[in-house]
Amino acid sequence: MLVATLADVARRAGVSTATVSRIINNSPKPVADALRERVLAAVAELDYVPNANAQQLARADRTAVGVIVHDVSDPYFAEITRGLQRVATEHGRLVIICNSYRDPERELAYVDLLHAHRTAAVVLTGSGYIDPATTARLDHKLRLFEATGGRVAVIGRHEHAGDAIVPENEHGGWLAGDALYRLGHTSIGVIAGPAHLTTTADRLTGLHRAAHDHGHNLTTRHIEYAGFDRNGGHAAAAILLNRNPGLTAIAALNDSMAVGALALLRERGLEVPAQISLIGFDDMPISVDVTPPLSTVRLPLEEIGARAMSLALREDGTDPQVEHVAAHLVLRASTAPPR
Amino acid sequence: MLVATLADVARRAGVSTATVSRIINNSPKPVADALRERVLAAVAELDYVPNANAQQLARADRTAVGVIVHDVSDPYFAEITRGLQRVATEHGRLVIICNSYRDPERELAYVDLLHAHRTAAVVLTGSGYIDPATTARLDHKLRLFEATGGRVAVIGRHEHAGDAIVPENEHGGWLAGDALYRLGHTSIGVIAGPAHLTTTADRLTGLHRAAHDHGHNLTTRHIEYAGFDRNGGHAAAAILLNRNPGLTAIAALNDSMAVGALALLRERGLEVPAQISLIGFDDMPISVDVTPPLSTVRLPLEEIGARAMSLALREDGTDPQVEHVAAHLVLRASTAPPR
DNA sequence: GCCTGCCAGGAAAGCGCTTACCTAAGGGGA
DNA sequence: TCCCCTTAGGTAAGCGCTTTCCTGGCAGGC
Repeated sequence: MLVATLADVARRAGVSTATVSRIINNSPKPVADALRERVLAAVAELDYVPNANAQQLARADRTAVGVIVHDVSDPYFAEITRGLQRVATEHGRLVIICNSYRDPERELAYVDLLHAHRTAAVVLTGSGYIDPATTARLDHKLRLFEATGGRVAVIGRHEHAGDAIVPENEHGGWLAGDALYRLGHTSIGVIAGPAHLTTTADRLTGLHRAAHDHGHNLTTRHIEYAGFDRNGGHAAAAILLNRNPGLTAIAALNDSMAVGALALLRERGLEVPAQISLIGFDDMPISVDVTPPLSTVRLPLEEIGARAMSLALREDGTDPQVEHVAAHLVLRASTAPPR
Repeated sequence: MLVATLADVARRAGVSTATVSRIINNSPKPVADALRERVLAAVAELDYVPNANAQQLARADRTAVGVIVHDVSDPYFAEITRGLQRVATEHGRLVIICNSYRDPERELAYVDLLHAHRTAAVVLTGSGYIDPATTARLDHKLRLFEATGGRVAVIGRHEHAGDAIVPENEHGGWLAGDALYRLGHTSIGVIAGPAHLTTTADRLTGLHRAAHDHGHNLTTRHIEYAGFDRNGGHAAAAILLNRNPGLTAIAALNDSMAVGALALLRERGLEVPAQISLIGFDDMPISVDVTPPLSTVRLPLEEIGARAMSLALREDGTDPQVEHVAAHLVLRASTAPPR
């Protein structure tokens, strides 16, 4: 039960703790080879593992990086997280992943927690909340964290602390809408994400703009809000279909929901895209494996994660940076002109 | 840049650090309300956030839990991780997720790192390595960690430290094989995972046993090893098909590979299951969304994660426990008798 | 009115490290 | 030969907390 400490190692090797510390951290200070070996032997014999908390405290340096995501098991975040991790690992950083499960309070609590642990940076991924009070509190906490020497990077959010990676959600929404209108669709249903998320709002804005550009109008009866997952898409598609008999196309604000919608369409015996077109968003891996493969708006998720981490980890003290990431239309087989 | 410390708060409130500490941790020791308010006000004014490293050091308690997975962005681990996280959160624990990317050295390094951070527990998920040297080193490190008061839980591995959740991989393999033979298939190709992983070996053993039980034999020409992902399955299916013209069924050792195989089969114009049957493993979410929906062997991934975390977090000092998790056959539309 | 007992609050000793500073010994130059 | 400089290694002062133990003041009992 008892853990070997630096002092134990020093005692065993017959040297001072300073020497042991220097050897372990191979500090530039030269140490006689004989001593070094004695110490290393003692370390091995005692199975000594330094106490990282004590090290952090004494050194006052920041090593780990905290990442707050809505839910790692969601493929969207899984992709981003992979990019995040890759770059962090390249920099030799440990990543602490925290799932907020889209709960603003939990998100706030995690920021405090990462702050308390004096992580080098916190990366906040995924949609923010439209509620201004929450945003303000979060902003405040982030600034505080920065003020104490931590770095902040946000992905696809409207908070204005630290670096930011901003995917072109609005333009992406426009791309999806434009593609559909261009094909000749006029009655389009939209499966939106949760109404209180900025990502939902941004993508929807793009869709509205596309409608307007084509001389159409997206009314509330053509929009259904749902959870950003398969089940949400499934349920919303059913509602949309019941409410709008003439629907010839559905735009889902992410691919998971599109997959859910696709399942419902199949259940209803509707041919995609012959009878109804479907377009997703994000270009998640699954979109090529469903039948038909999904047309979608591609966001380079892994790259977004990687860039965010690069920003968060850069050493130069330059000002906060904002990088935009372009969305691209990916046409596959789920869209076609209405018949 | 300067962080407020306990001492700053104490000074500002005109009390000792002891009092502040007691108030902040609301220790049982009673404190006059007036003082408490003064201190809380000072905390708010200074935006004080306790230094978690110092707290850990002083308290010598263990709070966070470390989780080592192969890759969180892999749906298999994403599911498990979700269960892990859920339970950890219920216990108010912070989870540190580490991706080993199937590199034994990295895995070893992470165990050290979590040990160094004095996490309350480390949970090791996913297949272990067949190489005995690696296993022994890992075993040693885990035991060491336990000896210093940490808990260990492993999921689906053969290391023998701490608690263990063992999914019935072998029986699952048998179920898949048995189902196929029972349908009348005799020439079955197997898409296996990486050869050095125990999970691959275990599932394969079950398949061999099923073959044997039905009076057949699985030869090396019917087995192709690949990466546990979609691309691996795609490539392996091609090889298998070329090598065995008479193949009437393919068993993939996980669903991701099965999805890859399905894509290849479609490319080759082979109807599933009319011309060739396909069965997966794990029952990942995607398996219901491909066409045809995949027959597979279900492992309750989220539950496995949850149970592992429960074991790792239990307070009673009981002996290490081993819990087995049953695999179940899920027949969907990708399997049928050979024609 | 004095002594005892209780209680709120403070002083200080760590927790396990790192590191600035100091010491002692050895080597080289004059 | 003597002195000074270099250098390997040690001493000890923190890092920011927690917690044990102690103190001083007050109320109550005799």
